[in-house]
Amino acid sequence: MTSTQLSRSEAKDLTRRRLIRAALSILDAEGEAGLTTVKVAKAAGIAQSSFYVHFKDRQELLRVLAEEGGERLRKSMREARRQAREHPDDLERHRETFRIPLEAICRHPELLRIQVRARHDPSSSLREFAAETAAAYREHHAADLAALGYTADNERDRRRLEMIADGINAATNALAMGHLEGRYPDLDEAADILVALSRGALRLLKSARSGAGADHAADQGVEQQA
Amino acid sequence: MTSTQLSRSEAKDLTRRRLIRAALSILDAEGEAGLTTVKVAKAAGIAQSSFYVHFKDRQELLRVLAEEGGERLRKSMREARRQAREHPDDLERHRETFRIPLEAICRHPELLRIQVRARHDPSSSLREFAAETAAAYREHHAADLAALGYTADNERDRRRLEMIADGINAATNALAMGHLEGRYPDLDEAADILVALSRGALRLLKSARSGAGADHAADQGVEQQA
DNA sequence: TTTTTCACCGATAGTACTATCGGTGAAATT
DNA sequence: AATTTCACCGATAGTACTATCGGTGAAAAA
Repeated sequence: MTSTQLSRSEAKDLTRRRLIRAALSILDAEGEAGLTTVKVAKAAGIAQSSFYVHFKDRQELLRVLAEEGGERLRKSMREARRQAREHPDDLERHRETFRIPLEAICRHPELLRIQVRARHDPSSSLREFAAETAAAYREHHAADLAALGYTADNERDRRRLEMIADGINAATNALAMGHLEGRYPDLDEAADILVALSRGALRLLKSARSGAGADHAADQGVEQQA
Repeated sequence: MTSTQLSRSEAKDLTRRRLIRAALSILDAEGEAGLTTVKVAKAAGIAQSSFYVHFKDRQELLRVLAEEGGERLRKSMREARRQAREHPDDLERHRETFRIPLEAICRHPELLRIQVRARHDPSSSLREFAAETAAAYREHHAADLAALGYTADNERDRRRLEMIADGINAATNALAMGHLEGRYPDLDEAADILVALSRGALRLLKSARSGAGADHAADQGVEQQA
C-alpha cells in the first residue's frame, strides 16, 4: 500500500538510502571487516552486482558513510551546544555542557563506536575521518570550557586547556559507554562526575595564570588554596 | 656465527617465539584484519603451511597473543603500582600514581592500541580479552585512588569511585596517545593534568561522605541506601 | 647403525569476497 | 508508437586467504 508509483530516479535514491542504512547497521554490528558488498546488498534487498550501480567500489561506500556519519555527529554536537548555552544559570550551564554530550552519544552510540574503532585501526579506511572527528571533538570541548569562563591566554594554558578537553572528552565517552553497558544507570550522575573532574582541572588552569614560569615545578605550590 | 647447534625442541620454540613476535608487530601495524597466516609465516621466515605446526588455527594464535599481551600488561601495571607506592611524600605519590601508568603506556603503546581496537570491534576475536583487560584497568585505578585515601564505604560512593576511575583511566589513555602523537610533548605535564582532574572528582566523593547537600545529585533523591 | 620422529616444505582444495559483463524489462524520451 | 535509457539481474573471472596433505631430511631414539 505504501507504493505511490515512484519515478526511476526516486526509486534509485531510495535504494541508495537503503544501502547506506544497511551498511551503517552492519558496520556497527560486525565491524569494518564484516562490511561486505554481499551483506550490504542482501540487506538492502538487491543483487550483489547491483551494488556497483550505486557505488564505484567498496571504498566509495566507506567514504560516503564517513561523510554521512560526520555530518550527523556535527549536527548532533551543534545542537547540543546550542541547548547547553541556553541555560541561564551558571552552575546548571556547566552541568548541561557535560550532560548533553552524554545524551547525544547515547542517542547514536553506533557513530561513536565506529569512530573510536576506526581511530585505532591502522587498516581502516575511515581512519582519516576518525582522526578529524576526534580533533574536532577536542576543539569543541576546549571551546565549551572556554565558554564557561576558563580562558587560556598563553601557549602553556592553551596546551593545558586542550589536554583537559581531551581528557574530559575521553572520560565522557567512557562514561557514556559504561552507561550503555548498564554499569552506570544514571546519566545525571555521570554528568556530575564530569563536572567534578573538570572543576579540578580548571582550577589548575586558573591558578596557573598567577604562577611564575617553571612548568610543573609551579604546581607544587598549587595544592588547595581557598 | 650465532648458531650454537640447537636441539630440535629449542629450534621449534624459537620459531614459535618468532611467529608470536611477528604476529604482534603485524597486529599493531595492520590491525586484526591484516593479520594473516601468510604474512605472519613469511615475517617469521617459514612456509605458510608450517604455521600450523605451531598453532591449530588462526584463532589459536589470536588467543595466545591475547594471553601474552594480557600478561605483559598486568606485569607492567603491577610494577607501576609498586613504584608509585614507594614514594613517601603524599603529593608526590599522588602524582606518581598517574605519571607511571602514562609511562607504561608509552613503553608499550601497541598493547594499548590493540586492546582499545579490539574493545570496540564486534568482529574481533580478542574482544573478550579486551573487555576483561578494561575491567581490570578500572578496578586497578579504583584501587589506586582508594590507596590515596579516598575510601568509598557505601554503594553510591563505590559506584562513583568506579566512574571516576573509569574516567581517569580513559583520560590517561587519551593523554598518552596524544603524547605519542606528538601533541603533548611533556609527560609530566600530562600527569599534572590527571592529578588535577582526579582532585576535583575526589572532592566530590569526600563531600558526599559528609552528608546531605552535594552539588546537585542530592535533589534527585538519588538514594536507596540501607 | 638402523629406525623413528617431526619441523618444515610445496602443492592444492575449499571458501569468501570484489568487481565486471552481457542481458532484460519497464520507465523515460522521442 | 517507436526508441532509448538504465536499474537491476545472474553468471563468472580474478584475488586473497585458510587449512590439509604427502613428501623430505636431519635430529633423536632404538
